[in-house]
Amino acid sequence: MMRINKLTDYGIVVMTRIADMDQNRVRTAREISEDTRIPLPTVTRLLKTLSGNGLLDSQRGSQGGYSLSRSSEDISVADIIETFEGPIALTECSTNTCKCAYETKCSVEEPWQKINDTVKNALEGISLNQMAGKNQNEGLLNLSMNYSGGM
Amino acid sequence: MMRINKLTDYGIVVMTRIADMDQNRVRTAREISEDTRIPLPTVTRLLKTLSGNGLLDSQRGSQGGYSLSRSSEDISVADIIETFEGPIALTECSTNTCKCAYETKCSVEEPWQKINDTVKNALEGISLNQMAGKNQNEGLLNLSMNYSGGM
DNA sequence: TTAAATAGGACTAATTTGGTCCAAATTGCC
DNA sequence: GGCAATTTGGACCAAATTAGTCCTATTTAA
Repeated sequence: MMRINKLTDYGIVVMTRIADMDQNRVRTAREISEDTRIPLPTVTRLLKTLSGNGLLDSQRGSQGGYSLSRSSEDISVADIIETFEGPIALTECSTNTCKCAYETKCSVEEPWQKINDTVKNALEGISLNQMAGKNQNEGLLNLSMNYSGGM
Repeated sequence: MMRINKLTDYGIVVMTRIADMDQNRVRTAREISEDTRIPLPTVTRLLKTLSGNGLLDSQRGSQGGYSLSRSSEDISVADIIETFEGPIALTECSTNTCKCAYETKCSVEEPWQKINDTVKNALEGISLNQMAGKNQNEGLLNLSMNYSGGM
């Protein structure tokens, strides 16, 4: 139903969890698994992906673990989604590498790009910081995500 | 990659095509299949779904076919998407029937709802009319989909 | 009555997604 | 130096979803 994948959703949960924790030490996959109750093998995989895409720093070996690579204010929901799903694109037409099979589709291309940009902007506007920490949750998302498209 | 289903995409193509055509007569599945080059069985199914959900009127029997149930200005992209995919929801948390398995997830619920509303608004703002007809394409989507979410 | 349509639903194949597991590399510590 | 705790990389399978096809019934105009 037009949703993001479960793993992506998990990925956001995991990132939120890490952002919530004491930033002065790294967290192991095991800890995060216990916290979130997501099975360890799955957490392991999530963390690998997140670190591979530069959203987390990793430290190997004993006493190793993961930590945010930058401030939670500088990580957007879009960053996380793109880590797991690639560029945000509702249809193939939204990418520049569109080779439409059906002529009609192409008349549809430009609108899709706009639609897509709107979605992307919305997601880029939400920082991890805003998702995390219940105390910070008042006034959260004062996005006033205005959509002034009356037409 | 966070995209809508192929059939939904096809559905939009088909609707756009019907909107483009002479509104004074109905169109058969066969015609539309030939126009769009989407295989007939698939087109058949698309049309059944669209008509079943009230976006198309159908007329059975010889000389029968499909036509828009209302003006193309009154049909939004969201209408079509929801016909094929149900309510627009990026995550399960976006629906009101969310029963989060992981505690953390719930702190994430409110942001998701906002994100989702934004996406939904964007899609509701695009009419079929705007997707169709290349001549109408200048100034198309003067949405100025402002996202004033600097935060 | 016949031909041309839609309506409804069952079914299969293909693709994607979710989840697990194993072996290798790295690091800290005794 | 060697051991234990971690991440890394990749292969792999199972489950779920999606795409696509087909068959039969119903309706309608000529």
